[in-house]
Amino acid sequence: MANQFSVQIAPNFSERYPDSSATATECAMNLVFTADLMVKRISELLKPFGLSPSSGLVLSLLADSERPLPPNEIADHLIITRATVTGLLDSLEQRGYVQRQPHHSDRRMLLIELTDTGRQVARDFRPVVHQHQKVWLQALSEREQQQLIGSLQRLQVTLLDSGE
Amino acid sequence: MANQFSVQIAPNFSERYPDSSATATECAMNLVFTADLMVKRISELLKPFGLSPSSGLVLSLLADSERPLPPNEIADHLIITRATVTGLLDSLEQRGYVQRQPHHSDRRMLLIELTDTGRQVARDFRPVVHQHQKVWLQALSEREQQQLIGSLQRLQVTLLDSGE
DNA sequence: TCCTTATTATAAGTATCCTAACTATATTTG
DNA sequence: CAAATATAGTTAGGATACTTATAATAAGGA
Repeated sequence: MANQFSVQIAPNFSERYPDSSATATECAMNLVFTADLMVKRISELLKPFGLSPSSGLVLSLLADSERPLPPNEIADHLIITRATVTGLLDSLEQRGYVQRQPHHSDRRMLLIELTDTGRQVARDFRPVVHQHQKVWLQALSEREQQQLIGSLQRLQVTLLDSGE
Repeated sequence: MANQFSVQIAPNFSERYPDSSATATECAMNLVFTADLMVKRISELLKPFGLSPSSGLVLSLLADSERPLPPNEIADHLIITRATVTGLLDSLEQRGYVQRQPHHSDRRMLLIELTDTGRQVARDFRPVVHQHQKVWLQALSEREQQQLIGSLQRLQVTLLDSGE
């Protein structure tokens, strides 16, 4: 509680980094800082369900999908590596929330299915998270929220392009 | 590369979660997704310097500060626990980038100082990161960047308040 | 057909970050 | 002044996620 806002740009930023933009850096830092804060809050909401943010995303993704998904697709959606997905699935399968099924045609692949238990867990925790998201975002008008989505999606394109 | 945007809201979202807001959830997911992407890019930029994003933030914070900082304050600024700061400082001290000094009056506390080497490392990597931030944020107009900062800071206040 | 290359999932090792418990020192309270 | 409480930093153990390497399967070309 030292400062009002934890993101501070040094006063002489522009002189020290001539090829940079104080506004851009302020955007970037606020973006990361705010998202970090939100993930921490979501993490607290999921704790009573024994879920991490990533585990929650996996369950949500499977619950929203019409069909079972291969680990590959889960990794793509969450922008994590396949190795990380393996670990998450190990944890979820151990608790009986998901099942690994062999793929019909490609024997290299698996298909991940929600169990009934897993589906029920998703039905339990998702309303909690989504209601809180609504409350948090009430700090912004509907118009601001739309602008925020637009700005973020344009940033995403840039960041995806700049990664190889 | 399955979708244009990895953030997808299910079509029947509003019916399934009546007390929620599809727009709010879309904001929240895009926020987390974009920040995650940016942290990954920054992480790639810092890798040649042997630094993690958090280590980079610690060095930046110390470099911007006029005075040595206690670990406690570092934890507050980065919103991480003191235990995590201990680990980061262990790693940075081992490489000779920072030094732990005893506090003058309060023997429970330490003061963390950048070494000359640490200060030089900060002078090396910070221009790289800040230049890239400038390029990324060129996807947004100056006005959009200002609005983004404003929206994010209002969100931060809400999120900080909602955390106890 | 056989060989090369690509793709899938997993395993092993490393780093980060958390919570909870612990030690030492300060502060407050009776 | 003594005891209880609070605070600073560390330690230990666990979860997550990365990189690199490996085994199995699939796909394509000579």
